Amino acid sequence: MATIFDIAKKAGVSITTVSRALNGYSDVNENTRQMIVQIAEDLNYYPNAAARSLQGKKTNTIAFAPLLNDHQEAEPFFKEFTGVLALASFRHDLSLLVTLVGKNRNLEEIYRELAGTGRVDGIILADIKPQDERIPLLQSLKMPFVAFGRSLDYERLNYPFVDVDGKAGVAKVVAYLHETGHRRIAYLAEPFTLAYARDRYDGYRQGLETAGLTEDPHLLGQNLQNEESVATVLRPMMELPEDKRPTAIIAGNDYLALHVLEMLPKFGFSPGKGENQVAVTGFDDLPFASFLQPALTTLRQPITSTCTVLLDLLVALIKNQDEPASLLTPGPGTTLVGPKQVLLQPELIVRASA
Amino acid sequence: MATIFDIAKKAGVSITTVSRALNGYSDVNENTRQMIVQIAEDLNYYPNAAARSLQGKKTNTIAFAPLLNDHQEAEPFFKEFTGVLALASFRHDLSLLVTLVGKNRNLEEIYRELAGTGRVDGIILADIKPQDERIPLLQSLKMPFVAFGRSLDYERLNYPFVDVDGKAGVAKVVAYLHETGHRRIAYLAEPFTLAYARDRYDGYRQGLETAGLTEDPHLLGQNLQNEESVATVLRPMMELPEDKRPTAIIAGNDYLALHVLEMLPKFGFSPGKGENQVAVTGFDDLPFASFLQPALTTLRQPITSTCTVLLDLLVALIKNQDEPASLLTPGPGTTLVGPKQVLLQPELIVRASA
DNA sequence: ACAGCCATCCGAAACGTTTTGGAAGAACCT
DNA sequence: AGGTTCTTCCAAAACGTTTCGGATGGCTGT
Repeated sequence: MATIFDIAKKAGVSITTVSRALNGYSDVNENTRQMIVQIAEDLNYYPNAAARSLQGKKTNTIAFAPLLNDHQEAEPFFKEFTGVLALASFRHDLSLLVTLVGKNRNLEEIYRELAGTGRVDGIILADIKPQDERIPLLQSLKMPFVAFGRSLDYERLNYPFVDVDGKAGVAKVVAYLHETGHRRIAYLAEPFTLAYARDRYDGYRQGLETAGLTEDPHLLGQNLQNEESVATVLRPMMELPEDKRPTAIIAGNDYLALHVLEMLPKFGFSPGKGENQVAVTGFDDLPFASFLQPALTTLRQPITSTCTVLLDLLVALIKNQDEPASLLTPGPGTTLVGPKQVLLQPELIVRASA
Repeated sequence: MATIFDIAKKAGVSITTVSRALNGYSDVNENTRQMIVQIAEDLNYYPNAAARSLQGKKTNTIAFAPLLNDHQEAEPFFKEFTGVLALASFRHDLSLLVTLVGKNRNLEEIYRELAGTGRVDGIILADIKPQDERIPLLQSLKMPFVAFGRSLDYERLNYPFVDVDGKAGVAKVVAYLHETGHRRIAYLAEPFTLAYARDRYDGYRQGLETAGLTEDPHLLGQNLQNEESVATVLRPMMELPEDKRPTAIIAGNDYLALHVLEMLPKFGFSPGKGENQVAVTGFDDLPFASFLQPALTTLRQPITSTCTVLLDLLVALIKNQDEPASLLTPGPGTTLVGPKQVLLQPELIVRASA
């Protein structure tokens, strides 16, 4: 690999001049610059990233560090999100370092390392927990970061985040179901170790309250992660006497909803919005949602705008800028909760399942 | 951030000793080592990655650099693949640098930079073209890489790759359709600028030949990428007189198949394997495939094993090892085309659509 | 008492950049 | 002529590691 010395030698100047020429400083003669640029091109020179970042320069790389679940697996939503995030990073001319975080090492250690080794300019956190130790950690390390999701103490800690308003979303779903005549609405919740799971559940409770319905503990499934857990929760629910049995089931995400759709027939029910059918809804609107049978009514996560805003925030933070462009004029469905705290509204997509 | 100097000062030893202690060299006293390790822990020390890689050490990072399509978008398959690859990298304790490659910069330049800046130990190539300039380029740069897919001249260039045998796969589909009575089988091909598109098409032709059928140019759709292009190709095909019209359509991938399923009714046909229905098949078996209506018959890409083998190959290459573990005993459906060239068989998943 | 060996440690160089703080010379002014 | 101001360049330091080639001192065996 060609180094800056090779160029300097060939050009007959010092490495200082080469560096300054290539980095667009004004104290180098235009002819000299052109010669140097030409030589650099001929030699296929690219500045060594390590040497450069050792000098305190930016790495033009950001990390995306989502948590793996208990089974050391990535959530299906993660794939979708990562893909879009990669594209958004590409548009910002940034590389994306995907570092999955599993149970193999201490959580704190991983983030300390990510911040301490200087491989990235900033970090995108995901899978925020209600009390997330990573947030004060990164704050104390002075490492630029943006969270996708928010912890309970987001006002006090005052860190930048983008979140999708699960509470308002699910409340909207409850209202919709109530309007369409449902009175016994069940909720299938993800593990409350994740902030968004609580948030969505809060929306369920708020929706019930607004609709004048009371919460029935029999209609709540908790800590749901996979097909198996849905099965254990769904059976007793559907075996309730007719006047206690849910007529609608809100699932915390599309995958849980999928399992419900597949399982309902086993318990003698069919999913859908007709008479004697059980309404089912999801959350995310993953690509398969519209193809399910019946097509899934769900809340669409605005993944693209989420990623755009996340990156705008992070880039501004890295550059020490005040306000990222995308926040100067917040679009529809965008609320600024705090100075750099953004809440996006999910969109209710009504299909055949509810 | 704590540096090696801070530790040396606190421990009262030289930085050499700290470095050697932390890196497990034997020429440091056990007591000294323990003290140093303790101090490093107290100070939350992590060796600076830039300084380390400047010294010629590994970065423990590999790049995944897939191409964007003409519209600067990522293929849907990419998201699925990236997710699995990230997980596989995690298992190897590697970080994954996702660098999308679009039309914004010279292709060669991007790869030269990736190799020249020393940010990664190896590269995983995807979207291999029939003659792919990136392969000789990386070879000449002596940068370890593995390709997902293979170019036409893979024997001559003799580079390591993992590919899914699209030819054998599609041929299998043709055979299956022939067995179930189909005689006029159409094929919808992706742009031949991608190696796998040709490969799959070759499988179609081979399948026809084996079945004793002749290829009909009216039953071939070329250069298909999106819904629109499928529409323009499908109409004339379905408007052929009954004795020329295809009774089965093989799509080059699941998304093309999805469009066909959605469009067939517009032309007065229904997809499926019944009488008077048009059979439709895909390729990939993306998560939505089984939920389509009718469920899609398709060839399942073994994404997980592909990623496993890709990484095993790459890691072995980086470490200069001879044979990666996963190749010592090739599993079923795994063929060694060359020393480090692996061909995996896709699995025919028969569902309702064909 | 001396050579040889082992265990333990360290100074200094090297990796490839960027940046600081000037220096040399030309040009301009008075 | 002498001073000031540009323009153009550069030497050297700094970034934080790893590694090479010893150095030191204690122990062993004769």
